[in-house]
Amino acid sequence: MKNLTLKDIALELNLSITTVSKALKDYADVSAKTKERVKAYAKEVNFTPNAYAAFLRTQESKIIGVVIPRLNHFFFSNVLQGIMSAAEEKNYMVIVLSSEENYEVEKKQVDRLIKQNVDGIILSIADSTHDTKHIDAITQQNIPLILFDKYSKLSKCSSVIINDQKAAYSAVEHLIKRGRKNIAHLRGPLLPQNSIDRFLGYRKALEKHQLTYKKEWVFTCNSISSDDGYYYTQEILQKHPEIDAIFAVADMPAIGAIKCLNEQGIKIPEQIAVMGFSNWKISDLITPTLSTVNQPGKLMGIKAFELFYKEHQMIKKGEKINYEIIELDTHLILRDST
Amino acid sequence: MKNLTLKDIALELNLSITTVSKALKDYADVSAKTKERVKAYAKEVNFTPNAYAAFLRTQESKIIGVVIPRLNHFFFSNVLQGIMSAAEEKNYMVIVLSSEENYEVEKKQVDRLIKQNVDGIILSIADSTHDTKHIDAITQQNIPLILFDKYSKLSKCSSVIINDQKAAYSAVEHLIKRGRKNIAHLRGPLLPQNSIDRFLGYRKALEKHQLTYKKEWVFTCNSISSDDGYYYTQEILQKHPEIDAIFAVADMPAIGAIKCLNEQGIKIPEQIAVMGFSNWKISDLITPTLSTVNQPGKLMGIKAFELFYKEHQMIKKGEKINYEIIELDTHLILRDST
DNA sequence: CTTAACACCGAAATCGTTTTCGTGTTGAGG
DNA sequence: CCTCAACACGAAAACGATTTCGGTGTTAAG
Repeated sequence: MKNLTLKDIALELNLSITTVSKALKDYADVSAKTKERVKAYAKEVNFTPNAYAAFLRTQESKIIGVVIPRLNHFFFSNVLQGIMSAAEEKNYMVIVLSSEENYEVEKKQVDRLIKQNVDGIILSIADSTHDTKHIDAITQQNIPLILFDKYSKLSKCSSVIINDQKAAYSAVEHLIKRGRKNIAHLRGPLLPQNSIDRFLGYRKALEKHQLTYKKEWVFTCNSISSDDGYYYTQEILQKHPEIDAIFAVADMPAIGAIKCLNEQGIKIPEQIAVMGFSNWKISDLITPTLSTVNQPGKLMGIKAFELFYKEHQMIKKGEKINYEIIELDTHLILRDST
Repeated sequence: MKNLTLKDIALELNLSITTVSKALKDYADVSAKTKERVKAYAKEVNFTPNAYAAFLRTQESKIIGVVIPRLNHFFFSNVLQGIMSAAEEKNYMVIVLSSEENYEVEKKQVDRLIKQNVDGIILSIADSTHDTKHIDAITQQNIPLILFDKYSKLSKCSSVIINDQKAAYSAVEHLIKRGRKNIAHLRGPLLPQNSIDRFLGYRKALEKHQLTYKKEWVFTCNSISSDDGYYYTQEILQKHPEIDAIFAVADMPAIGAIKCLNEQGIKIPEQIAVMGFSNWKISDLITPTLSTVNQPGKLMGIKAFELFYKEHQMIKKGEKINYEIIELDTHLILRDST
């Protein structure tokens, strides 16, 4: 019942190990008849070459590593789905590790993956990551590295991203077109680029439509949680009664805002409109349903794997790889909250 | 910059490959001085033995496989977190595959994992799985198999579960103690054991409290989605106005029910109370917040890995393994919907 | 009839680690 | 001075697949 080896097949078919191996890989110096015989038998007994033995020669593990900030997060689950489905097509296995949004852990996980001899790494940088030495170490070892969602302007590697600034711009523009003039922004932490870009999109939209940008209408959600949204919405209601719309950096704070507004009996969107970002599953389930920006997580994962695969092939051929940045389209999803 | 080998270290320290290897593994026939020297140097250059070469000798891959029905599912994400954190402590890698709730896919993924020579498999059976040949094939190959959440009464292997019947019983009992007499049940599909058990818990609670069980108050949610819950709640409102509480097999249908009740202006819990199952993140975010049963996902994952690890050690020592079934405690989480 | 060309096949080295079985050195005991 | 443990180290054979380099047998050309 144990896994078969080339030796077993060779013995069974009265051939050498060499010939069996070559037959399965369609070498030219094996006759068509022999190939047929070997392949038929291999299929019959459901033979697959031992991946570990193969690695020793080829240095290909057929495994890629993925490091994400958190596991139980709808967006990352979607990306994972995309990566895994694309990987499966190319017969790749995926090892997923979580950095817990922690720089030190991220470093350690990257190191573990390299020690595991993965063929490539797909990574979404943690919020707390401030330098990129550990990331540059990957590409220096000639291991393809693909960043997604959050990316680093400093590192030379390929990425799959969305245009956060543009997406935020059109989200805020939509609020303005609905007649809102005093729009607050629940922004993300100061460090990661996409929280900065979404903020910039927000400000740009205001400026383009002759609305003055007010610093005191921007609140920083450091943990991007619903509690953050809940808390700052209370503050908005108390100190800034003129606010008629809230644009949040993500769906979670937006949901916190909605919860607060619901409890205070504020009508959404009549009195205050709410706009999220990411299109989590939950945004369609709350009352009122939440308008948001879709973030094509699954597609991101697929593209990320495809980028990896391409670079891996190029490295195998000894070609010089040129880094690509794929920017995926987003679009508004309009629901009851606006 | 490439990964070092024992040979590199042996050359550097003027030792043989053998001695270096033995020094790192604390063999008795290496002097303390040499051990020190080797270990210090290995640490300095951050050496880790090549996992693939090691496998060839030891037949240990230090990788376990996990097959779950879906990835973007809060409960399974939690379990994964538990598995991964426990695995990391023992220096194990985790390969996750999704069966998409499909029997054929589940069979294929199990096969892929076996071909990958994983040291063990942790699996949650798909709803559509009706036979267990592919599962029995795992244990027959002497690979530890741990089932969780859904398990099979047919297969001989260890499992980590909750007592669904007991948990459902106390959930329904709570509704009864709140004075509800006409309790509907949004049950899950007919096949998996936990949907059956939750239904049985529901019926038992009614019987114990002298409430008559009515078949027409039970609705089958085949996809366990919020749409299911929404749809059947409409039916309840139309055809069964006497209903004063709804117990759902999971949080998603319960949330669909709440959405429907909110839209119809029905007061929760005054007119109809709603009880979910699983304690998804979302259940605390909707209005009103949802009472539910917590399902200790992360702990389940930790226990599952520990079971695997124990069995793996026993198999290595050639001991006969005795299958264990670990039943984890649940408790009610009472919120506004009841 | 010889020899070159070709089609098929196999021996053996290799990847890096583990582990069995030796070998050489030392020192204590007789 | 000899014997024999005890000690410290190494040589070499696995593990299973890949691939280079030859070797054999057959055919066709000279």
